Amino acid sequence: MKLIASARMQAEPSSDTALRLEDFLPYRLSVLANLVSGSLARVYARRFDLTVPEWRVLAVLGRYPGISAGEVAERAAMDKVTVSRAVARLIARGRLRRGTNAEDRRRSALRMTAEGRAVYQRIVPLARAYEAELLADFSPAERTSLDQLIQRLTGEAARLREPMAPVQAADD
Amino acid sequence: MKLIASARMQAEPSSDTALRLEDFLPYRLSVLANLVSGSLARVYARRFDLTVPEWRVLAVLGRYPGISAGEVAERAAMDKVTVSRAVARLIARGRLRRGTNAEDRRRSALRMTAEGRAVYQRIVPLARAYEAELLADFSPAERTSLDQLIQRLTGEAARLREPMAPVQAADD
DNA sequence: TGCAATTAGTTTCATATGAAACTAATTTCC
DNA sequence: GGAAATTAGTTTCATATGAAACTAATTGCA
Repeated sequence: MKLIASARMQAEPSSDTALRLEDFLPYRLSVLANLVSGSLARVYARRFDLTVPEWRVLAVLGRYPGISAGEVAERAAMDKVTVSRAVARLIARGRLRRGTNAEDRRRSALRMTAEGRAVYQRIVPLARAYEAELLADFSPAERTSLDQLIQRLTGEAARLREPMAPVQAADD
Repeated sequence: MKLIASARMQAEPSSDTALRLEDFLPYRLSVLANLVSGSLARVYARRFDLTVPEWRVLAVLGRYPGISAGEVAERAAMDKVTVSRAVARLIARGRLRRGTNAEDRRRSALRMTAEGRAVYQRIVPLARAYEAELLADFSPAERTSLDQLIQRLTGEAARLREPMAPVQAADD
């Protein structure tokens, strides 16, 4: 049955065309990020009954108390729906308070309650410790290198996400 | 109102305790991976009506034709439920054929149909091109460095996922 | 042989996600 | 001032996810 194997034969993909998933950067990044997020979440999810979006909201508010839900979404690279729900849950558990922005009453002004801060202040050291363990074997030079590579890749990926800006004019 | 700010005051987290999310490795990896996955998926999702899990199943089968669903899950680091559904959808669209493993009739033997191979062979170059664009500005040395850093981080994260093997006994 | 334990894969169920529609407040512009 | 357009945030809805229960086949072992 095996005739002369021609390139035209639409056979099983041969090793020269087959893509090695385990070497493919998007796949590797995805696996790595999931592993890291998952193992970090283990540290706080059960102990504090906190989801990843909730932790991110707290993390942003720890640095920028009083900002609005929209600003949280922007700073945490989260969807506004996800933020809305995480905030609702955090408020329900007494970890956040929702004020109103005095200048623009559509906007919320989110702040942690004392209870929220207590949770936050217990998680931050755990998060730092996790990161430290992850990087324990990396030299300062390697950390700098990692830092720069991630930053550049993120910039590239952001550029590639937008379908190439039109060369002429015609904004749509 | 500002009394002597003591460390005991449970005030807004100050800059020394506050965690900078934008510098926090797990967060940065997650943002990067989502950006990359998202922008790559744009390339094939609409054009071929293919989800990320489906693409991964095809990618694995491109290299290992005839393996079972479980082996696909393992090689693609996917959940078996996700694989099961992706396979079902691929079969429904005529892109995959499900045979039975002769030695163990519980196992499937998955292969692309001619149509599946056609899709696969159109996506692979697009995927490679995307990766090439992402890495366009990186020197060979930088690529090697990136490669090794990802590999080491993945190894570390995998180790940290398992809660430290107990030293004594007394499991809880 | 034949029954218990294991394994491959699917289905169910409870929850997570995000696009689109919606509500409420604000700004623009006449 | 006030109607139209804009913006912040929520709700709805359709889909995605994965743990646990389930089904079907196989293997182990008496």
